[in-house]
Order: sequence, then C-alpha cells, then structure tokens
Amino acid sequence: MPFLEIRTRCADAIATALETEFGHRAELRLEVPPRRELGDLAWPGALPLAKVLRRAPREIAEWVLAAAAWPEGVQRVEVAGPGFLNIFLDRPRLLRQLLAHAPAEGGAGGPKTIVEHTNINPNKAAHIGHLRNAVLGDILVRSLRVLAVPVEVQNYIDDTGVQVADVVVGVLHLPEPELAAALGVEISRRDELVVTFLERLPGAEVPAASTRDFDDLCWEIYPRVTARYEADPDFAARRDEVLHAVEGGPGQVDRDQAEFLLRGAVIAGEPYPERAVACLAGEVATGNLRCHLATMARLGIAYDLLPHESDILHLGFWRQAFEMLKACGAVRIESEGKNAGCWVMSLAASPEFADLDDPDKILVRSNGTVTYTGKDIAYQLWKLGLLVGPDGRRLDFGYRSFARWTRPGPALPLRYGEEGTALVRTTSDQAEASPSGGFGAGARVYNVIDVRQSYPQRVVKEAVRVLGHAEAADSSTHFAYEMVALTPAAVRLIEQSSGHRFDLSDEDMGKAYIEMSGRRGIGVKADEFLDVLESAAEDAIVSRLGHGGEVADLADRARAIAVGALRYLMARQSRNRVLAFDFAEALAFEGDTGPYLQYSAVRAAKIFEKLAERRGEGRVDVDEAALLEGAAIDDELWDLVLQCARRHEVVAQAVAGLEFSLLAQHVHDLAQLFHKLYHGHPVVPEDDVELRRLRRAVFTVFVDEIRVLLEDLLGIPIPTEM
RNA sequence: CCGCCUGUAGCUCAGCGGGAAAGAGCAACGGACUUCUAAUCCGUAGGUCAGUGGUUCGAGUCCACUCAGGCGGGCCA
Repeated sequence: MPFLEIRTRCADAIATALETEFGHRAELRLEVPPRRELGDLAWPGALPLAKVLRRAPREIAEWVLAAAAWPEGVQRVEVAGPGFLNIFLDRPRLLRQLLAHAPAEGGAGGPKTIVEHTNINPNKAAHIGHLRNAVLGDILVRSLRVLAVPVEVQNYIDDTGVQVADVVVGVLHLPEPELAAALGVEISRRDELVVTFLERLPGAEVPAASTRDFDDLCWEIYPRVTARYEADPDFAARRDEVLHAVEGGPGQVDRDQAEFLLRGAVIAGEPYPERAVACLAGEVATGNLRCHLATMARLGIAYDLLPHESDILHLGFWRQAFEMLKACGAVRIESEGKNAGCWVMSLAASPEFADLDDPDKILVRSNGTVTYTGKDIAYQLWKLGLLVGPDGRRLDFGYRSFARWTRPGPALPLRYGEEGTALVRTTSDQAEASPSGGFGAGARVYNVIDVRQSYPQRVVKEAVRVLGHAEAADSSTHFAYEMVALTPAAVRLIEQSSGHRFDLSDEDMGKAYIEMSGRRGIGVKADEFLDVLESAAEDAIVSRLGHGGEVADLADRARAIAVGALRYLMARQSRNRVLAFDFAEALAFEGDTGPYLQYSAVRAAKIFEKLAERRGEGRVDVDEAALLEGAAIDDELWDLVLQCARRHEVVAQAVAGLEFSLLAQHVHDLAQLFHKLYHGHPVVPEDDVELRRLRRAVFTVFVDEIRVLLEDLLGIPIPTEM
C-alpha cells in the first residue's frame, strides 16, 4: 500500500518537526485536498495550533515545512491559504509503485470476525427488503476480506418460530378450498393437498431459482393464514398446537413417515401426531432455506454456516445461558405484577436503559417458553466463545454438510451442488463433528439486523456485559439499517401485474412510501425483481446492438448487469435511510448506477484488447514501468492514479462507520474519472510511444483496481461486453 | 410521555474523527458517435444545506431548542 505508506511517513515527519521546533506532541492525520492544485496530501493542523503556540498559522506552517525531513516520494511542499501545508507527491514514483504491487494485496489482518446476515424467516420467499440485509452483510464481509480480516459468515435460521408454524397451520388447517387456491390446484381432500404440498419441496440440495418454487408457494399460503387468525379467533389455537409440537421435535420421524402419519390422521379424522407435525415444520423451514440460498446465489452471496434455532434449544444452549444469567443475578422470576410468572432481565442498573418506563425484559414467558431475545443471548454468547458448561468446556453444536458450492471468480457465478466449499448447518448431535473445525468463538461479531430490532439487540449486548464480558460486549456490533419500502407507484404496479388487491387506504397510498408486509403479502419478491432486472438488461443489450445479430452470452451479460444494478442500488444509499423502492429508478442503467461502473471496467479491458490486436502491446509491467521515471503526468491522469491508490483508506473508513455509501461514492468517482479520460486520452490511436506508455501504465493500474473494487469488494461482476 | 433516525437543487440521493469555491444522477435545454463500443463525454440552468440560537480562526458537519416525517419502548421477532 504505497499511498498509505507515504501518508504515514509525511505525518511522522510533521509530528517530529512539531516536537523538535515547538515541543508540541500531537497525533495527526493528513487529508487529501479537494482539488489537485492544492496538492495530494494536506495538513490543516497549523490553524488550530495558532492559539496554543501564540503564533500566526502561516508562520507555523512555514516553520514545519522547513524543519521537517520530508520522505522520499515527496516532490514539493507549499504553504497555502490561511496556513495549510500542501504536499505534492512524485507522480511517476507512486505510479511505478502501484504497478509493482499485486492488486489484491492485503492489510492488517487480525483476529476472527463473525458476520451474521440474511436471517430470513424460512416460511416464504425472500423479498427485496431481505436483499438489502444480505447485500449489506455481504459487502461488509467482502470489505473485511479486502482488509485481510478472517471472516466467518453465518445465516441464522429461525426454524422453530411462529412464522414457520403459521405455514404449517395453513397446510393442516386452512379450509380445503383456500389451501387448494394457494397451491394453485383443483379442490380435493386434505390428505391429497398435503401430498401436493410435500411434492413441491425442493428436490435438489439447492434448486435453480425461480418464481414458482416452494418458497413462492409458502408466500401464497402465509397471508391466508394470518388473515384467518384475524377473522376467526379459534383458528389461533391451531398455532399454539403446532408450536407445541415443534418444540417437542420430530424425534425419529422422517419425511416419508410424516406424510404417512398426516394422511392417516386426515382419513381417520384424528388429531395430527405431534412428531409428524414437527417434521413437517422442519421440512417447511429447510425447503424455504434451500430456495433462499438459490436466490442469494444469484447475487453471489454465500455462507459458511447455518446455525439453527432448533439446535440451540435441543442442545441446551439456552439452559446454560439461563444458568449463567441466574448465577450472576442478572435475571429474576416475578411473583406478582404484570410480568408475574416470567423470568425477566433487569436493565435498571444500566445507564443506557435508564430512560425506560419498564426496565425489565422478559426472557422466559409465564408458560415456560423462551423468547427470541433469550435464544439470541445464548447464540450471541456462543458466537463470542463465551458459552461455557459446568465442566468448564465450551458448548458447541454438531455439524453436518448442507450443500456444496463453488465460485470460480470473486463475484458471479456462484453455483451450488458442485464440488467446492462446504456450506455447513448445525445439528443437535454433538457427535457429528465440524468438517472444517472451529466455528464460532469470534473476537468480533457483527449482527446485520434492521433498525427496528435495536432494542432487543441492546438487550443481548447488555446480557453479555452483565455476565462479566464488557470487552466482548463492546466487540458485538448491531449493524442496523433502515427498511426497504415501496413507493405508492410500485404498489399500484404490483397490484396491476399480480391481480392481487391489497386494499390500502387512501391515506396509506398518499404516503411517501408503504411498508412491505409478508403477513399481508405486500411486497416485491427477490426472484421476481431479479427476473425483471435481467430481462430489462437483455432488452438494453439488444437495443444497443442495433440490427447486429446474435449475442452468444446474452444471458450471462444480462445477469451481470442486473446484479450490478441491484447491488449498487443497495450500496449507494446510506444505511439509516428508508429505501423507497421504485421500479423505474431501480431499472435505470444509466447515470449513477452499477452498469455505469461496469461499463468503465469493460471499456478499459477493451482498450487492452485492441492494443494487443493493433499494436502488439499490453499491460505495463514492472520492467517497463522503470521507463516512466520523470514522465510528465498531467492532472487528469494523476487524479485517476491517486484515486486508485486510496482503496485501503476508503474501505477502512467504510467499515469503521459501517457506511458503504462511501464505497459506492469512491468507486463511482473512480469510474467517472476514467470515463472522462477515455475521451481525452486515447491510447491505441496515440502514435507517441512515450505518451502511449504513460496512458497504458495509468490504465493498467485502473483495470486492476476497478476489478478489485467491483468484484472483490462490491460483489459486482464485470461482464465480458455490454 | 421517553429514546433513536431522517430533513441538502423540481425529483432520488452523496457529502463520516469541523477545513480550501456545497457535489452526483434523473428531469430540462444546447452540443460531441467514419473514433479504444455514446450504458459515455462536454456545456447551460437550478441551493437562505428545515428553522432559531450557540461553540470555533472556520459549521451542511459539533451543541441546545423548535418544526415536520419515520421507527422503537410486546409474555412478536
């Protein structure tokens, strides 16, 4: 990282000069000035020092300039304006250094970091809101990897929750005509409908993504169930029955047996056997999960581990966490009042929660079941390696391979079902050892969860703290982001194309945005939207061809462009603003969009292609780079070089603030600089050998950098052509 | 009632440990394709950075208050 190095050396030089000249010690940081005529690095520190040292700021800057031992690589230093110290770098030198460095060279490294993201309830198809979570989480993972931090990616599966139970209730108890309608089949007896439902489960480990999958089927069933809960209070009792069965677990009952038992119960008119119901719930969760993996694979998003909530329960993780909380007095059972019979964690002692009217959070309900927050505490402790049994050993899951995936490059394509990396799920059998070993026990943990869950996330963190792990609590970060909502125009469009009526009030439709709701079936499914994006990209490619013939890899190109558009859309908006989804805006491929970035990479690659073809020249290698010494690099070329050098700084800042709009902005600026140069600095037609070499050198640095930024960092694939 | 977030061009948004002249894109208008592909580029126009007060050599950025909108404060997650 040549730029980081010279930046640090200049800062050191200034700090040393300040100390010897004025006896002043200070941590200082150099900025990159807004315009190149103001230099490449700047120190504004003389201004605030003026008061302390009782001297004019310009005078201080002059002193520092004269006294500092400027490192090699600094061409000249000036005092400017009211007292800025502007540093100009040796341009050809930095360019040569960049050419000598491997593009993906890492940084600091560090201890293992766990990122938990996606976490979609496995009871229906993913919608575009889930994509925001997954894309932000994935970019965090990629950013950490660019900084050479070892990362483990976990996708938590809430397979024993209410939402999965609701779909099971639908299959077992929704009136036959409604269930048949949701399934899209003729009305028949329930046992046949149950079979039809089970037949729709994915056959493969991870199926090819589509909008007619098992998760889409559940998408139809779920809102019908929630609607019936409201209409028929007795129906809600069914949910409790199912939840109770799920909690007991399926035992040894497998899918075939479950099907047999459920059919038998229908025919005999008897209650459903609990183990069969639990098995059905498990199949629903796993079936949806497999579909979600397929959806995320379209975006190049992969995981290392799928921790299941059922395993946290069955392996007694919660029991152990509960004992730990009791042992340190963090929880107590309420004997009276509104929380009578519940185990609560008191937050009164924590200043963070001082403002709450009711500073208690229920972890165990009066009926003895654990809340989600309770289970999350156990999970968080495990992630941090702090869940320790009475024998002093770390509690751990059993593990089993869930699917295999492969990805030839850093971005697309990601394929499941091929030899490659194992995606592992947890199991309740600790005899099943981890295939790769060593999951969990991260030194730092990020939970990518939407902002509405800030309160329970604070509770989880506080639990870690009161258990005596203040440092671990501080290393636990809730990566909060705002929801994705729909513009009224988008809702109307969905109503038109789907034929569904959401019956929203005029007041709702008058708002700036409308919240999506899986419960009501209001939303844009992820696969649906990706399909629309891909076909729009195909249209754009074809229309730009004129009447030119066929494109061999049309589908691949369209896929890359669709993914680029979507990922950039998610990255460029800062995380704490509601993303109001609008089709017209999301389908734009021009301007400040993913394809704009991709096009810069494609154009750059094309230059080298033509260069090889017409002049037999290629990239500028280290040997040829030596010829660049003393080259006159104009401001425009230099801007691009400098921007290419700033990756580490930008990524580190983005991770520190969890703000990826900074990354988006950085890559956009870089692409913009390139597109401008493209017009004014031709390479192939340039006959001057020296000038051509310089441009080749700058574009060599650019091609490498834009590839890292798009593919490695943002997960945006670069198409062959556009 | 309390807490958090948001308010920047007609629209959608950047602007991040205060720093040099407020930036993109879309929409509007005018220009550039026999060229390394125009998903691009150049130009014009468009702003009391919600408001008021404060801190500072310097505030869109920090502090206080006000206004407007959103989200939380569940034995849902």
